[in-house]
Amino acid sequence: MSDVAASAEPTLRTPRERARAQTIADIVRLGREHLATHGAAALSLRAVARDLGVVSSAIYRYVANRDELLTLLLVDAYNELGDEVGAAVGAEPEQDYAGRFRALGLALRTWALREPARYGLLFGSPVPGYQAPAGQTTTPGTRVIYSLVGILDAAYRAGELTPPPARAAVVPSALAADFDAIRAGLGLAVPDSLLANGTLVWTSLFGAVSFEVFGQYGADTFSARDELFAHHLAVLAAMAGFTGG
Amino acid sequence: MSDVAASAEPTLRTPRERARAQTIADIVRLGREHLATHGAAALSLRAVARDLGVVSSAIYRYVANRDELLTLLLVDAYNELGDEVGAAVGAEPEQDYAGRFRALGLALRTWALREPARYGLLFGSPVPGYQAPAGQTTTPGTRVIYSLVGILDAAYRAGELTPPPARAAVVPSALAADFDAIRAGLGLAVPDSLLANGTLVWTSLFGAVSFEVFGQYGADTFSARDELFAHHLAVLAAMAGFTGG
DNA sequence: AAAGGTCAAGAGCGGTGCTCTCAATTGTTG
DNA sequence: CAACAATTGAGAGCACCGCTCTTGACCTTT
Repeated sequence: MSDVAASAEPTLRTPRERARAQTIADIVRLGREHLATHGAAALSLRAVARDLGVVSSAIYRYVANRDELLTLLLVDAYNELGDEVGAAVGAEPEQDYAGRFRALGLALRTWALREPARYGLLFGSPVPGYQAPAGQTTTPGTRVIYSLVGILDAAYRAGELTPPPARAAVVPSALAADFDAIRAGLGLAVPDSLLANGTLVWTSLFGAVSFEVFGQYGADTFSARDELFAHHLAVLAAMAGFTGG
Repeated sequence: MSDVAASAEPTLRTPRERARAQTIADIVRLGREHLATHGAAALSLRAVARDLGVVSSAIYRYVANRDELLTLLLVDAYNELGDEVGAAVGAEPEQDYAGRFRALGLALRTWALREPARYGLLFGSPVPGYQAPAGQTTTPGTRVIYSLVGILDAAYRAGELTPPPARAAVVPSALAADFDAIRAGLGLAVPDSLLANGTLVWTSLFGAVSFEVFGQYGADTFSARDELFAHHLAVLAAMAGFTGG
């Protein structure tokens, strides 16, 4: 283990430590560029070393291997996405829950379309042979879903989330146990039926975005993609149970 | 261009042509195995050649390059998925539209969980530097969505598809133009609001499946995944407008 | 100034996609 | 049936990849 995500960044003292941190930052920046232009599977340490102006073996002084660079880029991307989604959600009035949900969805889509390769790294097919180290990636990787869950819970507590009709609210007991654990773990008040719908809203959001980013719609099928996504967001907001908006 | 998806397979005459077709079939089979175990990005022509018991350069007698093998595997996977979905849909009574929709969703999920790497090739992040040749992939690649559209249209014509409430049915004119083109191109009767919801159902289906296949749910978050997906299918059926079932 | 830590460079291993040449095999045809 | 020609497999080779190891130079600290 090297100093990935150094614990609380203790204000690097020696010039050597500062130079080293700067070099690692440069490597991440170059890696991000390669990722954007050539995709995750084509990410090459040798190419990054070339761009850094250094012989290929020297890169291993700063990054243990390709997987560790991938992890750095994963955390980097999760955090940028989390920052942008957080800022977009925070820009909406605290009580406008539907508005916050809409902002979350739009920010996610905007980031994904701007950074398709990085979005693919986070939410596309897993990189073969690479297993993300949970210790470093779960915290940044859960920021968006925690934000969504926070909006849902706040809306429910404010009485602005109406459960779906009874016939669609049946949650089998095995699934209810999962929701119990989630509620307990995150301190939520949202009932099963709304949690179940919220889960579908979550996955559907990423399904809609992935279709666009990964080019699953044909090239000519939809020209009004902004409107299409806005419509989807509205339907998903209704599915989540938002009343106003 | 080599003879990928030979036009209507004119019953290969000469023994040479038959031997050649057999070798290509073996290559696809071996490629499928490598894909399943190591993923698309790690697919290696040299490794396939080794398994075929032949020196690496000989593989180029049958497959122009790595991309062409990828295309063969893409078509192969699309067709297997299309076959299984088609069989599952066909096993339901023709008038049980909701049942057919459910069968489609379950067949899709079953295939995806059984063949995660091939699912990732079709619906995950695009392979960097590879562009699927539309001429060979669009027909097999549209079988599932055509099946879904067919179910929706038949249900609508039978009066068993109820449009969403008016407030959720607003479709902006730019988007309506896209739906007009789709309706004309496929000879559909389904109105805008149902087509819009159907599009979301389509992407949501793949969103839910992708989350499972790509491990986006945490390892411990959901233990009752069958029930979760069944619930999602029920909610999506309601969103699509199915009345019975 | 000496000692220790840190660094870039280079050679090297086995892997990859792909090209080219050459010899052998094989099917077809006179 | 034999000669021809198309097809095929083997091998060498190029440039790239991840990664390891050794060497010599540099810089910081004592």
